[in-house]
Amino acid sequence: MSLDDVTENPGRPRAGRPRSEQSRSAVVRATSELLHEFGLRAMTTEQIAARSGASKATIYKWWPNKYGVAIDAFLSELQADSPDPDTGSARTDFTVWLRGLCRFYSGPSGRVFAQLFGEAQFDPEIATALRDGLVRSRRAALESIWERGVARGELRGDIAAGVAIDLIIGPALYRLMAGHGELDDDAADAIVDAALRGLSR
Amino acid sequence: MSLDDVTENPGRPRAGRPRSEQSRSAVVRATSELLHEFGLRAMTTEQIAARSGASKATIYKWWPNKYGVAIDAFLSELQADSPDPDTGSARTDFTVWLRGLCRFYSGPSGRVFAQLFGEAQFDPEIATALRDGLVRSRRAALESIWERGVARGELRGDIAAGVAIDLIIGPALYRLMAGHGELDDDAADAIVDAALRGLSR
Amino acid sequence: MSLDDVTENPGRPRAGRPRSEQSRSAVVRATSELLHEFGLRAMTTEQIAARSGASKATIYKWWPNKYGVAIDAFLSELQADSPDPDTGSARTDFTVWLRGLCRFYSGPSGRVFAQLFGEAQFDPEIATALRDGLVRSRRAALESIWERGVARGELRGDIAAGVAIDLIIGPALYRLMAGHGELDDDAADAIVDAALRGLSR
Amino acid sequence: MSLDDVTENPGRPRAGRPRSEQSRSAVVRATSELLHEFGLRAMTTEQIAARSGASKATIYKWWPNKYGVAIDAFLSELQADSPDPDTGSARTDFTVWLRGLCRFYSGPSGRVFAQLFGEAQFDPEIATALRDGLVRSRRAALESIWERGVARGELRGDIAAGVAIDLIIGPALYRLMAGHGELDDDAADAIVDAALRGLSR
DNA sequence: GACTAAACGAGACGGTACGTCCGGTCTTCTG
DNA sequence: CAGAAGACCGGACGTACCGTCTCGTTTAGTC
Repeated sequence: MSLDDVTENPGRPRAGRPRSEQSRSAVVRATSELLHEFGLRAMTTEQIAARSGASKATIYKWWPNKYGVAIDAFLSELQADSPDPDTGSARTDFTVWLRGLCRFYSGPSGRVFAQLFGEAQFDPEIATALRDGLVRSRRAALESIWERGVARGELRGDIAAGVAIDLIIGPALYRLMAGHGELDDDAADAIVDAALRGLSR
Repeated sequence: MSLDDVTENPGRPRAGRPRSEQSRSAVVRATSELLHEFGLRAMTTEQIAARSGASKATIYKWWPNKYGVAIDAFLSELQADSPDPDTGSARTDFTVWLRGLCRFYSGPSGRVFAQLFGEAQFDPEIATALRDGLVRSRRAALESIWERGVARGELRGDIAAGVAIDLIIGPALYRLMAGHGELDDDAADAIVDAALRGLSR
Repeated sequence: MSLDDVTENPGRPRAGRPRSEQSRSAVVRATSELLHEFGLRAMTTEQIAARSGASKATIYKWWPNKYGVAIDAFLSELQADSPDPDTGSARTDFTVWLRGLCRFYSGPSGRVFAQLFGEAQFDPEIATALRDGLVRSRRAALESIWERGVARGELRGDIAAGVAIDLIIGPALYRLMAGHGELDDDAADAIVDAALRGLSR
Repeated sequence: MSLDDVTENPGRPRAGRPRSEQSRSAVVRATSELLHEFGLRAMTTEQIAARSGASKATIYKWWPNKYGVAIDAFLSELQADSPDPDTGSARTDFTVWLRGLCRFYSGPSGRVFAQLFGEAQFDPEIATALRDGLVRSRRAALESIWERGVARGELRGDIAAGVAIDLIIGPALYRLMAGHGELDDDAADAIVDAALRGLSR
């Protein structure tokens, strides 16, 4: 969202008062809180302004709307995201990784994530921002696991990486969005096991 | 939503003017159109009222809000839903069924479905209605395929049905919601193939 | 309002079920109560129907709207209205009569009367009904007092009766509507005294 | 209504965008027009918004409802109201003043005034606003006439000023509200004549 | 004793205005 | 000149009441 806007040539500081870093971070922090307290939709721009001490005009100057702020806020929560557990075994890697995802989904941030994903169905910009900021990096992590596994001969080389990744993430996301099943460690293990061994006898 | 309210003992007509079937169906039909024309969020209750000829008061009498109407309208479009393709081969059954789902997802109703699913992330009532009206019946269809396949010895009996079903539907839903991959027949085939054979060598 | 509609030739009873007297009186009684409890505007037709046991359709069949019912209800409260106190002295007659009016105005019915009068400013039918059912009879009573006084030589024959009556009623009504002064016996006495003696030295 | 809120210390301008005078006056002007075109009740808040160019939210921010706006609009029409005709004769003063009132009552503003007075029977806030903004100033004008007349020995000092004023205004208001008599110059003259000379022989 | 005609209770309906809320833009003054 | 304060327009929301309607039921007089 406003991420790329910040990249300026550092040699030539623009005239006038520079953007207040304090204001920016206060907005992001307030939005994080509000996201967890009220949810994405119930949270209003006015609330963000009131809690952060920034004015609405400032918010709209740097972000397109509250969803833009929410994405920034949400992504900034996931600092050390998507660790790549290189254990030497693809099955273990997948299991560790998917357990992490399930814990994330079923934790407090899971609700917020699901709402962002839900909102993305209405707003292409949110969809793009989410894909760029979250989906891509996660798929990249899984792709590393996949390729190492293929290289080691543990996994089938004749299956497209994209499909394999969908087979791991898809079931978990489905459970998150539809809410028809659990999202605990056992669920992660069961999904990885079924995906690796396959459904056929 | 208001589906079950209609079930009454037909022998004893309740006092007062009965609910107008014409009004009800006009509302549902108008909502269907508006859903495809404008989308779930942009569509307004006033538009439904104007196009259907019903009054806002009548709409709010029978549905909690426009989302309630939208669910009724959307489900009424899927009359002969979830056919169960019993071909004798589990692989073929899965393939035929998932191809149908992908066509549905990538067709005009797919957008509406995604938006309803998105909205469900904010409103538990929509989530429940969607689970009851759509998710359950689809999973039931897949469960039939699964059990027949297990009985015939084609599929593994030691995998939980729920996980197996998630492995088929999850990847497709993931692509619909995240928009990172295709949803054509080839995609369906690839998913079924990977899920059945498994990722492990 | 619907008063005159009832006068029919009693010899020929019309076909069909006759109007229910119980329903009529229940509506009028309920309306009386609601007028005092909630006031003319806050009272709704639906409340009248609910409390009286009659249906809205029945009410609208016999009265044009709730204001029509209210007028009937209000007038039916004033059974023995406008007594003509013929004491032999015009001053005493006026005083007794105006004291009665002031008590009426400051009593519970005064509020209802003022609201009917207020509503009449928006609806000519209410204005006509009020003039016919209330204003005229009161002015007639005062006219009797006036004419007896003139005949006895107590009052000026060279002042139009209408103006004289306005001079007695007007100040009291003004106080009721504007609410700037008392409406007790002393007020009535002061008005009559000033009107009879005149403001000039 | 919102009249007194405007009085602020002018030396210290409050923070934020100041209230738009253009918006305020456009609302008041539009309301004036609508009052005369449609009347107090038929006029809607939405019409005011549409004609003035202001939004409903802005109107509701500064006035409690359309009646509040109507009072402001109506009072702003009567800028140089209630002249005090000091002719040297109390009878002439009263006559001139009451003729003015009758012309006002029977003119286009009379209808509006009557409706506001009617509405005041239902809403204490309107009643208060009307008393403060209109009734009081008019009574004050008449009180000046009265006191000058008493001082000159033309009028009786033993009659309370309030009663005397009611005797002049009351009959005219009565005719306006009940609509049973004329409100022209002759009517004004007759009322003043009867009030001054008294009804008694 | 059926038949007819009107009145009735119940309650759904279209219409219209209400007052509220939020989004996104603007205009002022302050640091 | 960035930013806080906050007023502004636009427009959807859900509610309330009005007066009309459509049912099935009840209560008379008529045949």
